[in-house]
Amino acid sequence: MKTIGKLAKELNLNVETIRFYEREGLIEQPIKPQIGYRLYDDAIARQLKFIGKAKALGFTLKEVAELMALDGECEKVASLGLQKLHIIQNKIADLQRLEKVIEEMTNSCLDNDDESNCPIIDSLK
Amino acid sequence: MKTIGKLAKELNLNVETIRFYEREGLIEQPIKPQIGYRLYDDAIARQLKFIGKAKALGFTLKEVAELMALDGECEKVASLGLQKLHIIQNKIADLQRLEKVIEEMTNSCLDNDDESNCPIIDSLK
DNA sequence: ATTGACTCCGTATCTAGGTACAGCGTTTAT
DNA sequence: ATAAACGCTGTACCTAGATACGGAGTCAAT
Repeated sequence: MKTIGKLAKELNLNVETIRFYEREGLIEQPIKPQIGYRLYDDAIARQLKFIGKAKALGFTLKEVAELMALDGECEKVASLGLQKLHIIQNKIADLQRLEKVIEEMTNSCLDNDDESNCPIIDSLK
Repeated sequence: MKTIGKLAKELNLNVETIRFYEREGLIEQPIKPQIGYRLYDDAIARQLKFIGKAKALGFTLKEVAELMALDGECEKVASLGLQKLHIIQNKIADLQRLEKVIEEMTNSCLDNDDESNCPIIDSLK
């Protein structure tokens, strides 16, 4: 059983972040036996690691909460995964379009001899 | 010369947004001759369109301000363009890594017969 | 016993890019 | 002439995901 400070250090989280997740309902408030200090067991540590990994995959905190609630319902989890996959794929497509435009603009800018007439600025005008 | 409401309608912007851009220094406050109403000419309308296009390319408002200040300095504009290009390319690469992970996880989830044991949840644990 | 480190709660602050509203004055249409 | 629609300023609010802080209580080490 660890106090919140120890747990935060161990997981490389801010104490306030742990309390924030608790307020947001992502983790339960642990028992507070002596004089009201939170005391954490490994189960909560695992939950916090879960949150970190899911966040790294691009899930919002709201979605992480949904995922945790869906433990044992594989189909629904997969459906959330597919949703997220589509969002990511759309984002990639958007960014690739953008990449092309900016690449072309920048190239025509670098080819440009007429200092005072910038193709990028012109194309935005 | 248009009032702010007319201009906003024409450009499909919120009145408050125009005033916000003014506060942020992206556009000048236009002359307010009679009784203090802003009156806009086409120059400001063009600036607002410029802002919209640059925003669509992923530039932040701060960067848009820089771009506008750099009119006539093509090299520096190109350098901002290249910076933005790198950021976009990195974002694409990140998202593609993510795409792969989520794709694999979701697939193994869809292949899964054991309803109560979800590969996605397990891999996050 | 005292001091520094830790915890508690509740609230405020931050970034980005706006959006909304209150309370007032003006303009326009009927 | 009157009411709706518009304009002004200044300030508050919104999302997301934290982070910080004030003021009070508690624990551990010297």
